[in-house]
Amino acid sequence: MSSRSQAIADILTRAIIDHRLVPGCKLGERELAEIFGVSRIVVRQAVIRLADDGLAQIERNRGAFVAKPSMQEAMEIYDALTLVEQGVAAQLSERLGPGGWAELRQHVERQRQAVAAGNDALADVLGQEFHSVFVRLSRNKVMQDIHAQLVRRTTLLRSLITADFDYCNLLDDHSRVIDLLEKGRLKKAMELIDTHHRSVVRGYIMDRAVFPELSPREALSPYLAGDGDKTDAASDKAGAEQNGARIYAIPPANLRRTQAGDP
Amino acid sequence: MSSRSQAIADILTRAIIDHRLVPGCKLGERELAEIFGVSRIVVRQAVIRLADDGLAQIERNRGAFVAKPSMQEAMEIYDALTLVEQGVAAQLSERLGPGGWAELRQHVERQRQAVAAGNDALADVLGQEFHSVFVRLSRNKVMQDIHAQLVRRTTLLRSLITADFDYCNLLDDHSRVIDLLEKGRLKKAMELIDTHHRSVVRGYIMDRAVFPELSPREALSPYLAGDGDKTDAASDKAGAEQNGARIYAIPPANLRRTQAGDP
DNA sequence: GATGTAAAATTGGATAGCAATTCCTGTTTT
DNA sequence: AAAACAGGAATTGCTATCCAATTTTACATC
Repeated sequence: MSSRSQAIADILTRAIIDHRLVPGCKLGERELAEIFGVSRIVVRQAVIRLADDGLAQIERNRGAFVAKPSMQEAMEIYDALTLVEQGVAAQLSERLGPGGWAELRQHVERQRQAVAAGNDALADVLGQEFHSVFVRLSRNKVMQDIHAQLVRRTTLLRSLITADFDYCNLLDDHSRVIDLLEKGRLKKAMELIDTHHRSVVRGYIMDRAVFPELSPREALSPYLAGDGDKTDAASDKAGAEQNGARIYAIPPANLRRTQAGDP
Repeated sequence: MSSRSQAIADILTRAIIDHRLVPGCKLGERELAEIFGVSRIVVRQAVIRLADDGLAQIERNRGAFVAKPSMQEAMEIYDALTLVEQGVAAQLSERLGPGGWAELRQHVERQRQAVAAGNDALADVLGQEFHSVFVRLSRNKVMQDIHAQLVRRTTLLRSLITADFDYCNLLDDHSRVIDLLEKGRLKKAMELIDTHHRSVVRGYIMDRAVFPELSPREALSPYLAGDGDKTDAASDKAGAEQNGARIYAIPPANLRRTQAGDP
C-alpha cells in the first residue's frame, strides 16, 4: 500500500460520499488519530489530501471540517460536471466502437434489473457508476480523475440537500443518451446531459439537515478492519456486499424510491 | 497566510512552472527542509500537495520527485485541456457580454505589444494567461481551478520537451477564437482550439533534456525572501519585474522567438 | 567487470513538547 | 436575566528527536 495518510484519506472520502460524515462535521486531529490508531501528523496529511480534493475545509487554528459548499458552489460543480460529460460525449460519439456502446448498455441494463429487484442501494451505486464508465471509455486517465473528483463533490452535496421532486423522468436518461450518441445526434445528447444535471440541481433545497450527524467515531467504525467496536452504527447502516466491493451507503427514505444517486 | 506547507507548496509549484525544477528532480525532505528552514514534516505536507496536483510523484521509501509524465499522459493532459476550453467556449459564446469580449481583446492586445517590444518573457506569460482569463470569464471557480491545474501540468510538460516547429501560424489563434466566438461561429472556434493544442502537442519531442537540471538549492534561491544566498543562479536567471508581479521565467533560447508559453 | 555484503543515508512514522489561537466556562456587571 | 469579561482548557501548527524499514552507496570478493 502507499502511505498511511493516503489510506486514511481514502477511508474518510468513502465515509463522506456514504453520507456518514456530513458537511460541517469537525475532523479533529486528536480524535481521528485515536480512531485510526495513528499519530496526529498522519491524520493531518490525510486531511490535507481531502482539502485538496474539495471535500474538506481547513481553517487556520480551528481545524478541518467536512466541506459545506454553498449553493453557488454546488451549481458550479454541476456546471463543471456537465461541461466535462458533454465534452466526453462529443469524443465518444466520434470514437467509440461497438464494444463501448455495448458496455454502456450492459451497465444500464444491470441498473434496470437492480431497480426492478427493488435493490435501491445497488441501483443507486450503479446510477453513479454509469457516469464513471462513460468517462472511462474516453480512455483519458487525466479526464477520469477530474471527473471522479467532481462526482465525489456532487455526492457530498447530496448530504445537505433534499431532492424533493419527481425523478421518474430521469430514469431513462442514460439509455437515451447512449441511443442519441450512437446515432450521431450529438447536440441532442448534450442537451439531454445538460437538462439531466440541471433538473437535479433545480430540485435542491439547501440549509436543511438530511442526513443525521454522527460523531466521527460512529461514522467511521464500519470502515475499520481490526478494531471494530461493533457499535450499533456498524451493523444497521452498513453492509450490502456486491461484486466483491462493499457498498456501505444505504440511501435514506427520501431518496429510496428514486434514481437519487445520479449526479 | 494559510499554512506553512501551503506556502512552500506554492513556491515549489512556481519553481516547477518556471522550469527551474525539472521533471525527475529529487525533492529530498532533508534538503528542502534545510532550504526553507522548516521541519521535514512541513516539507512532506507540501510535497503531498504537489503530488495531488500532479506535479510530483511520491515513491514509497524513495521520496518525491518532480513528475515526469509520459508522452501518453502528456496527450491526455492536452486532450483534457482542449475539452475544458471548448466547453468554456461554448458557454461564453452564449453568455458573454460585450465587456467580456473587450477584456479578452485587450489582453491579446497587451500580448501583441509585448511581442512587438521584444519582451519575450512577458509575451510568454501573457500567452499563458490568456487561457486563464478566458476560463475566468465563465465565472465558475471550480472550472477555473481544474483548468489552472491542467495549465500547470502543461507547463511542466514543456520542461522536458523541445517544441521545434513553426509557432508563427499560432500567433493569431487567440484573437481568431475571440472573433469566431463573438460571431457565434462556435463550431469553427472549437475546431481552432483543438488544432491550436494539437499542433502544440504534435511538435513535442520527448526524452531530451531541454532545461538544465539545477540542484534544488540553486533552483529555489530566487524565491526565498530573507535568507537569499546571493548565488549566481539567482542573479542571472531570475528577475524581470512587470505589473508588480515578478516574472522569474525567462524562456531559453529555443523558445525565445516564439509564442512558446501558449498551451 | 560482475556480484555480494556491510555501512550510510533516506523515508515514513511515533512521541513529546511548545507557542499561539480559539473555545469554553464561570463570574461579574449592567 | 442578559451581556460582558476574564482566565483556564483544549486545539492547532509546528519543532525536535528518535526509531524501524527500506534503499542507496561503498567496498570487498570472486
